[in-house]
Amino acid sequence: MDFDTAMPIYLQVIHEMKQKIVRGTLPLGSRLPSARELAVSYQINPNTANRIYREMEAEELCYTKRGLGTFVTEDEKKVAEIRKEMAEELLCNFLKGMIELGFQQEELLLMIQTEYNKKKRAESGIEP
Amino acid sequence: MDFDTAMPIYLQVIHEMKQKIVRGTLPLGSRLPSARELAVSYQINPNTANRIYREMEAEELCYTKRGLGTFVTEDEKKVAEIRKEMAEELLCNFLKGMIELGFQQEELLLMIQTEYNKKKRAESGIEP
Amino acid sequence: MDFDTAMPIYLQVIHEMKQKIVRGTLPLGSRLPSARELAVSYQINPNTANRIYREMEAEELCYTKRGLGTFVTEDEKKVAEIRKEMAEELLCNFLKGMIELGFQQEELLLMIQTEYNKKKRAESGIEP
Amino acid sequence: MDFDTAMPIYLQVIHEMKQKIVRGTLPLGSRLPSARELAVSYQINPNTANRIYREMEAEELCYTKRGLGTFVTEDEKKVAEIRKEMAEELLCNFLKGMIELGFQQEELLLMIQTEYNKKKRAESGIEP
DNA sequence: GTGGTCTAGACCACT
DNA sequence: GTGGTCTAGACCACC
Repeated sequence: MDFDTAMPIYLQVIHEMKQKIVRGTLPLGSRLPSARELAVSYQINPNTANRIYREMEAEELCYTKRGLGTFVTEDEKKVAEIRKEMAEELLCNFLKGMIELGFQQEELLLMIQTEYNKKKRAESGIEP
Repeated sequence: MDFDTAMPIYLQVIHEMKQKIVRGTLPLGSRLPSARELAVSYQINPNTANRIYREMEAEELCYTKRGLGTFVTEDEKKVAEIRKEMAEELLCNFLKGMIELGFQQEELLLMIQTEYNKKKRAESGIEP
Repeated sequence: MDFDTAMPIYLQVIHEMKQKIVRGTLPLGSRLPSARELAVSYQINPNTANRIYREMEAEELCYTKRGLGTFVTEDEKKVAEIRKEMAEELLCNFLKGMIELGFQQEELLLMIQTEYNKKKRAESGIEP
Repeated sequence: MDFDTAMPIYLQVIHEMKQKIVRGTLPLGSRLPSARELAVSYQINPNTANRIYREMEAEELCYTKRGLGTFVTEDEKKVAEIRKEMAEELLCNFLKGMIELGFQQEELLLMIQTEYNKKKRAESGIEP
């Protein structure tokens, strides 16, 4: 993994794991890699790996069983809530910014459509 | 200004000024407050105020006439370009995030519409 | 058992067994479940179950007859002593904390009364 | 300061600072020592000092102004809430334990009175 | 000066 | 094996 230098590593990893949990790639209740394994796979320091799990625990995205490991939360609602939160933040941030720049609803809808299709085409272009 | 968020103060101020320029609240060629005045009005450190103008000059958003003050650029194209850049970044960031969360185009369009109208109604509700 | 709190599991179990002994739920001299049984009933690791008995033996709360099993101590005084110890620790901890928070004697007595009655009512409410 | 080995250092310091905030020794909005100063005064590592402030921030007990330092929250309600929480936890923990040990309300009240007076006498005995 | 992040390596307790 | 804590020391951005 190559990290964006603008954002701290631990936040980037958290973001990635959040997505995996939200999308179900990491199922509810499944065991996460141990902090040490995480450190190896992302090429980061064990302390940083620890921090990642500590922060995720604080958000109740996972919990840890002493001596056994760290596990994805089993609370489906919590996960749905996180997903909603993430979406709302994206949406709000987008709309707020665009309105401040003076864009109208129609323009926005149009932009979304063109850009969305472009992105999708790019995706499928890579592996058609 | 939020002194406690992740975004540094000088970037927050720059962002705000960019918007004002793009929207025409600060017209092309108009005189900007002096760094000292900026520091007072935003309650920030004079060094920080200086930095703001330094960075904006580097982006060619404004220029300084020695002894006269700092002025908004007169280059209309430059401003239009900045506006486009800001919009694209917002759009990209939004779409990237939403797609990662598994949203489809239709959902996005719908969300935009409802949220946009909500925001507009809120605005007009405050000052009808 | 809470696998995720700060208190280690083996201490949680010991605490629970201590209470049962002190209250007479586990009478003096009665046979305790084998470590294996303990492990099954509490869903814990056999090593942890072993440790529990080791520690309780060290505190002279129980003793082991080889081949027969582990038994609650028959020393009444010992049990009374443990009870006193536990009570004192609770009391000390409570008072120390409350005084540090600036509470006065009268407040404490009042709080105890209201909360005690609430707890009792709750108990009897469940199984009247 | 001498640390209790049973509890992690950072929690002990947090506990102490919480008390100071709750009791008003550290007034609302006042500047806390910088992480580096804290590290020196408690003879701990700067990282540990950092962690202390990070955790306190997460509890909204303090906030930090970038480049300026860390400050006690100005939210009086928050502080009152924390105080109540701390008191309730102490009370609950005490009552729960005592009831499990089979104590009655009268006994508890009596114990509180005697022990409270003992503690107070001890205090005033030191500096009469 | 301030806090924030990261690395490296150690020790401990728990399962 | 697991996570939790702590130390030591470094670098960076911000004010």
